[in-house]
Amino acid sequence: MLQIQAIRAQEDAIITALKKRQIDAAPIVSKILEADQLRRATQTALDENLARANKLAKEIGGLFKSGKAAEAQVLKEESATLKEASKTLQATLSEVSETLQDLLYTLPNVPHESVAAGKSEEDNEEIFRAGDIPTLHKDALPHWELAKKYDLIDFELGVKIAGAGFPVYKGKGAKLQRALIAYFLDKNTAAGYTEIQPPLVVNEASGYGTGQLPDKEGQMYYMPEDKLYLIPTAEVPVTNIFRDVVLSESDFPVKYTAYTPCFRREAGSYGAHVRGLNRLHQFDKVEIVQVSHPEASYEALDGMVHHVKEILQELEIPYRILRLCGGDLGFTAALTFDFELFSTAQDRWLEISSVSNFETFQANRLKLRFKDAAGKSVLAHTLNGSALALPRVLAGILENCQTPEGIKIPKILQPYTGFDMIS
RNA sequence: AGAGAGGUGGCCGAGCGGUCGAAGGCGCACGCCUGGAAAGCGUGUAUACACCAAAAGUGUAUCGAGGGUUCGAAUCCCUUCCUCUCUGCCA
Repeated sequence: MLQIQAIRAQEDAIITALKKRQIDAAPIVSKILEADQLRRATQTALDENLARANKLAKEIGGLFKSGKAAEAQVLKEESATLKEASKTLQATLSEVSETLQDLLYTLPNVPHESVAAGKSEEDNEEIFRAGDIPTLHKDALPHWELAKKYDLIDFELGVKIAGAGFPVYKGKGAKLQRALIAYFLDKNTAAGYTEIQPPLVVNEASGYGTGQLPDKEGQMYYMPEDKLYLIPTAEVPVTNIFRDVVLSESDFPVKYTAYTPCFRREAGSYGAHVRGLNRLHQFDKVEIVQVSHPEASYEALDGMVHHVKEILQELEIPYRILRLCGGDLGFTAALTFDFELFSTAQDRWLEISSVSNFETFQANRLKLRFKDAAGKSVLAHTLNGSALALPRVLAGILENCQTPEGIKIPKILQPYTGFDMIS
């Protein structure tokens, strides 16, 4: 959520920047400013009213004490009138505040200056590429065929137990998953991230805190009995650790990492491009989260990008980095770098990590602040990224490392798997 | 799930209809004292919003949350959430 003060002060700059997302924010912004105007006027009127009522109450008390009941009675009547007026003003204030809040929720984050205007993923800018795309033998298979051939993942069994999109990992497939998780966590903690095991469900307040609610309501699994949402990413519980928190400057940088399963309903996405591990309802992910001083957040973002690069280099996977254009940028992000690995057998790029700076957009909803040197409360910046999402990394390894003899496990993972070959 | 107790400032804890944004203590900050420290003494110590060009200042709200009674609520009533103790159930 953008800060109302910022919208007041930089109306034009914000509208201009949001054009990069292919949206015309001008009508919403003017509605916001209108609501803001009304809200402030109403509050001023209400405050004056209440101040008068408070004063009266004190006078009435004094009169009663000194036995002047008749005079008190007169003031009581005025007090009753004030009360009626206050009620009306209070109702207006609540209503306009809610309207304002709802309007603010509809406005996405302002893209960073480096973000290019653009309509869709077509317009994303590739800024880095590394690793050699292997030449596979002629009978090379996509990962879903390999998973079947070596009995690593059973998609049908998952359908029987839960439904489509809930695969069952078996044997070396399960072990490889566990190896990846352990390896990622070890890498992240070695880089200074503190490991967290958060709840896999969150309440409504947490959903709002990171921006999944209200706009992505239908994409999360919900348990109405207990009013809990299954997390779509560890970002939600981990970032919400900092909801309503005031840090001190010495706490920066805050660096957390968490492995969690992630649950996404992903309603409406079917077809060949979601085959196998490409898109699931439940998948594993190791997330990194940072809370940063506003002046250091882009440095922190670079650090996260560098960190993910290092992991991919160690895994010896061909990948590229994209800077998302305005049209493809997530609602809450100011700047996002997507990592994609090349799936040789599918001949396409697969997104495996998304590293973003949210600046104060999440912090504003979360009320995540810190005390600056002058003792003032200032919103912090939040960042997060995947390091990494499992299924597509697994798919990439299976496909890119396949040989006629079997699948060669990347060296870095062998201590974790305990085997160097799946055959 | 049932019975009981309770949720007050950074923390502990008093207040149980007006003078309470809230005693007292701890902590913290600054000052005095000291060769230096401790102790002692003194001063200060919440957040949000509004008014104001801004600072100063003023006003309003906040004693888990929401509603009600009252001229006036931390204090009374209702609803709800959470915590603790006991009982039950359970990995």
